[in-house]
Amino acid sequence: MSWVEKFPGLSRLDPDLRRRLDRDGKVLKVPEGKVIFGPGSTADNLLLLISGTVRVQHLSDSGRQIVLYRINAGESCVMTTACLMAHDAYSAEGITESEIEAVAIPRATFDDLVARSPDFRSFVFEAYSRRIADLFLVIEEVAFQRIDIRLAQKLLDLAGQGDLVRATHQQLAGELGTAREVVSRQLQEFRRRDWITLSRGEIALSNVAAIRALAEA
Amino acid sequence: MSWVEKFPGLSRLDPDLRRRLDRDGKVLKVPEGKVIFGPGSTADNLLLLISGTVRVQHLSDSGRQIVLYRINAGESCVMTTACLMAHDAYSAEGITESEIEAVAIPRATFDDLVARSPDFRSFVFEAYSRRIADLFLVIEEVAFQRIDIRLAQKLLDLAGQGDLVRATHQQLAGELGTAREVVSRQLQEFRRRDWITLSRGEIALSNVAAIRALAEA
DNA sequence: CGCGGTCTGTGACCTTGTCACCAAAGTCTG
DNA sequence: CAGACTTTGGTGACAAGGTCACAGACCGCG
Repeated sequence: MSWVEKFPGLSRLDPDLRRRLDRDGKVLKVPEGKVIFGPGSTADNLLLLISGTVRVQHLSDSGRQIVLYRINAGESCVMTTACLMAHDAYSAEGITESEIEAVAIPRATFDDLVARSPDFRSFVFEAYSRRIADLFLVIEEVAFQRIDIRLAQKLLDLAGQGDLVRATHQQLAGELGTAREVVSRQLQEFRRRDWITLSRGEIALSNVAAIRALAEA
Repeated sequence: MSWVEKFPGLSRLDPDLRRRLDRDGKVLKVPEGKVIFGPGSTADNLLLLISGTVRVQHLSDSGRQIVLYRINAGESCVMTTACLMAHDAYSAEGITESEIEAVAIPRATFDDLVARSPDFRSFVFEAYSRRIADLFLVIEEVAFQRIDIRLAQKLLDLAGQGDLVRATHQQLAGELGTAREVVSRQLQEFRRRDWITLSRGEIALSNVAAIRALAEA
């Protein structure tokens, strides 16, 4: 089975074009914790993520950090391609959060497919619009949302189905674009209310309902 | 002379395609202060701005506001097209800051040109990348930059070549995504240092060098 | 002129970010 | 295992920024 099947947006492509993708795309594996693009590295390929996740974040001069969005399996990395194309001072970087499998599509193939396939065009433009919506959300949150609410949302997000979050306070601060001390203090406050229990490197959610109520306030 | 000449990115298009643009694109004028797209209005055309500027901003539930970017003459409005395509909860709006002249390109024509012209593709993707870079910048500023520095930058920006800014404190707050009181207080501080003089609805910059020094700190 | 709306100034208070420093928990090494 | 070092977390003091409440200044208009 070809990797093309893994991408819902590509499944309706013409068989001809799917073979083209299959032929020109190079599958590669990257271990966890690698910077796959960032300032200085000109991305010449479109990356499609088969498995794993990539965290896209921004580092400020002052050493603070904020997570902009994540690329999940089945998604693509269009932003970086386009962004590096025209603009130099682009200081976001993508880091693998687990081992990933990805396909690199050469620029020429990408361009050709955009020209020939309406479905591929939809795929690309939808990928863009999702990312842009993510960025709008980040702006809204950073500019207008209280930090306790954002932290509650992030804890629920990172806990997923379970009720355990494996992350240091520093990492949570990086997710939210704030300082470590702020996260520590908010977590203390949550603990004081018996919503969570804290231990080194992990946070157990003991009252998910209360956390959710705050997150949705 | 056709409006197509006004767009540097389109000037190298094949004569055939330029005629196509000329024929299908509808030129329209919109007066100042109109909402040309926003929540609820599905943009079915690609807008190209011949003259004037459009301010794209985001309104929060709490009534605060932030300016995301501006569309200037010769630029296009790709983001909104793509964004509305896939995502509903998109709460940015575009407002004309002066009377504008624009060309509306129907979706079908847009799609066809993307398919047929590499130059048009570059035009579109470059427009995207510029906007995305703008959004990255906004995030960086909102998350990590001090408000006095951002205000200094904005004053210089709005003053242009001259040394007079026509804007209320409320409008400046909207530009920066902060509260009116914060702007008022910072302006008082600038005045105390004899960098500016204040009067109702306008700010005269009397020490541009000092303001620039702060802006570049 | 008086009146209502808009714009600006300001104090009090709360939240968030910064700085400094310490303590506890892990890790490494001899 | 002891001791040194690193990472993580806790906390107080203070600065910066956001919220609330309210007052006074300015503007256009009848």
